[in-house]
Amino acid sequence: MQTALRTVPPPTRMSHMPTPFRAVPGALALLEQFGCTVTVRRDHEIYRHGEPTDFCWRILTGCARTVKLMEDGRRQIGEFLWPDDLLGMDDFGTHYFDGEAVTDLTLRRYPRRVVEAQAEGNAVLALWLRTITVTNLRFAHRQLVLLGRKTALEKIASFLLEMDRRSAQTDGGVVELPMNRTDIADHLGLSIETVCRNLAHLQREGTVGILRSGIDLLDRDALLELARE
Amino acid sequence: MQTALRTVPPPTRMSHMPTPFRAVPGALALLEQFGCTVTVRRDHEIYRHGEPTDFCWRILTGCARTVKLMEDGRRQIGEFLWPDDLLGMDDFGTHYFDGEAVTDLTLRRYPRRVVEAQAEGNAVLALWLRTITVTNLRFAHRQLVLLGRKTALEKIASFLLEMDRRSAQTDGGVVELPMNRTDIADHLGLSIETVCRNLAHLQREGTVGILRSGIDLLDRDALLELARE
DNA sequence: CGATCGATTGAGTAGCGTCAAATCGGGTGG
DNA sequence: CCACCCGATTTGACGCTACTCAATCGATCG
Repeated sequence: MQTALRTVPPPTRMSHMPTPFRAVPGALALLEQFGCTVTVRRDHEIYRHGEPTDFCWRILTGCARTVKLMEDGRRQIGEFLWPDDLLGMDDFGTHYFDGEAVTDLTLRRYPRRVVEAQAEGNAVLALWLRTITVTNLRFAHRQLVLLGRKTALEKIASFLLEMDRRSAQTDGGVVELPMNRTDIADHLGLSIETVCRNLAHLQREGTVGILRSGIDLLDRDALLELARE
Repeated sequence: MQTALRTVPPPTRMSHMPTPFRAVPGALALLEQFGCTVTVRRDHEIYRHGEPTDFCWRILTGCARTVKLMEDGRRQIGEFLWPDDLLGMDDFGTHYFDGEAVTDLTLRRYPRRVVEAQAEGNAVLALWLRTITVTNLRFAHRQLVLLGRKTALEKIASFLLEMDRRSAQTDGGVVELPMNRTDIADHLGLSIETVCRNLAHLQREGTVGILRSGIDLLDRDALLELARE
């Protein structure tokens, strides 16, 4: 299991700290005693849509996605999540999306009952929970504009810049993309071929370099221009 | 002004009550003393993106929209809002969308500072605010699937059912649509012509009737089938 | 080394957008 | 009351973006 986890992309931000006991937002500290650490293998589920919202998770290492699968197989990925992101607080009652592991994951799991109970007596935690939800909502709203009104090329440019911001590992300009092309396509409302073609186009233009390890953002200004935000 | 407001579509749910003093969610009752009633004319702004989030609004009568305008004129409507819906709580700091009046509006406006201050000392209000945000997030997530993966016809069917649910005035099966075709198109990521053509298609099929006052949902089962949800 | 899975490239097409014209409906002024 | 006007809607013709189907390439693994 440990060796499996080591094959995963970059151990990113948390790897240098003894797992759950690091700089947790102050408000979350009092939940720590109720948390337990779990692992989920690549492409396996964290939770399924329709399940009761009994837990939420904080990502320790790895990358996760939220997914909606239509009956005929069409798929929409709501968002990708990185270390320190909170998963499963987007709903009351039952989950709307599925939560899945893009890479092997280590998670810190907390019972929602405890989270909600603590929030009731702790205004800082309560505000922090709403802040997280508002942040997610802002992301969703930006994604609405992207899906509704941007061209394929604009979507790709926006996505690359977004991944650069979120996965924020500054080894030169190379963005590591733990998800595959299908995931990217299903996040941007495109086909996998259109994703490939537009990445190739950006490469021919000299805007990006396509590496095995990720995408090299050679010309961020050009990408910003294309992203139209 | 009053006569202007009377020309607006359906006075919907609130019209039979003396405006702000009606069944306000208990948690909001203690904010009522800080609220003031404002009106906004059709197509005018309530707030602009980038403005500080100094206020939020509860809709008393009329219909509002949240809008993102791209530099070249492309437009995405995030959501439509009806009486009792809360507007302007989606962000901290500055607004992302514009808020605009679809019809002439009466609003109850509250200072955010007061709302936040009250929430800090009142767990019920705090939870209620988060519940509203979570509800908005769920709507946004459904819209992501619609924009990313549904066909034009599926989008139209989904939209009609959604409007039926939200504007919930049960005069037979007729959904009143206060927004114009352009607004619908910009909400669904379509062109106005595609909206028209698909509505016409549904009419030819006998699924809906297109009336001056709105859309008659003749065959809800067919719409549900088409909406794929 | 062959098998397999993801990524890429090519060819052809369909759905939806754009441009343009016609129609409808409501409001206005004579 | 009626003719006209103007904006919103609808319909038609055509084009383009992005999808589908299919083949190839590349990398990893047994």
